[in-house]
Amino acid sequence: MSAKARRRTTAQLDRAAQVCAQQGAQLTDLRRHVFSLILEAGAPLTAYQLLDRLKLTHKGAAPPTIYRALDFLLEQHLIHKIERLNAFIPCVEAGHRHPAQFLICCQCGVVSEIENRAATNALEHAAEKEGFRPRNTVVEIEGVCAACFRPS
Amino acid sequence: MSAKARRRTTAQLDRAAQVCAQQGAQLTDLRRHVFSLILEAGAPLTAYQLLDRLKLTHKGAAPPTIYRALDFLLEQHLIHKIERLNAFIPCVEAGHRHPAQFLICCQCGVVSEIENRAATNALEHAAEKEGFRPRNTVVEIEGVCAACFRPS
DNA sequence: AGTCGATATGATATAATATTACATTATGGG
DNA sequence: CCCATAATGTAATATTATATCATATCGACT
Repeated sequence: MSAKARRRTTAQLDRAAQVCAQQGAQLTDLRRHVFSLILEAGAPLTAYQLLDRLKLTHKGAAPPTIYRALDFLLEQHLIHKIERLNAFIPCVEAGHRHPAQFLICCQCGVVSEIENRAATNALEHAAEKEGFRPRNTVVEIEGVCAACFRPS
Repeated sequence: MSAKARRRTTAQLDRAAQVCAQQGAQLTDLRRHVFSLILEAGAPLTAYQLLDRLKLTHKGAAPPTIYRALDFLLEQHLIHKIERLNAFIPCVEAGHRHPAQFLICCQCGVVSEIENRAATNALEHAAEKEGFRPRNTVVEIEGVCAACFRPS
């Protein structure tokens, strides 16, 4: 990990701590550590992959350790769960709820988050047309990303 | 189950058998049975719920029994998997691939399938804008359905 | 400082979901 | 009939997630 990347991660962690504090929640060392693992991964990690990494420095970590941290981070809108992969990625716009869509590249495994207004509206209207009140919408588009499709 | 509903189910099973035959696949008794369980459920069923029901008449059924049947039915586009629920529902338009969106009512548990052209297009364009080639798109909207929101 | 309540973590067990691997049985084409 | 293929049987195990109860940490209040 480059020095630059580490500075970025630190900045994100600090920002996350602020966001939590505003909600009356605290980003403890443990939660901060789990969040940093997710930030540094560059690709989605499953709960047990995170657990393995956490164990390296945090002897005695067990499944509830990681699932509790993940629940917290999800509640604080610091991470997202990708349902198709049972895996977790950082939220690009940390700390507040926002509609998002995920692009999952089946070649390189990278998942990118987008926030497309037109798509969000279209889904909203589609639900409304059925008299349905949406609370939480999952959009996960599997395919091939630009980098993999036209390799440089 | 009413006689009317049973006739409907039978018709769907027969139609499914045709669809499979056209693909050079066969809807065996086992697969047909699993499909009928899904058709008759009225709500999404998980693999193990299906397994329990299958065991009633099919002694010796095991996890692979059900997962194989589910894989087959998914391939034939006879059912959908709802990722959020790890559960399965019949496809409303059996037998061919089509973009769909699912409305999951968190009050009554019913999942309904819609096929909204505008939403499909909007997602397509959102992906395209990123240079992303979509292969398979999951849209699952959780919320409250019309019936639950305004109970009659 | 002491203690109470709330929050967070530790530790063990187990539930729920899904797959691997290999054996056996049907089925249709030659 | 014989073979190849597809389908199913069977046992074991991997992966994902939760329940439960004990212990520790921390701030508010006295």
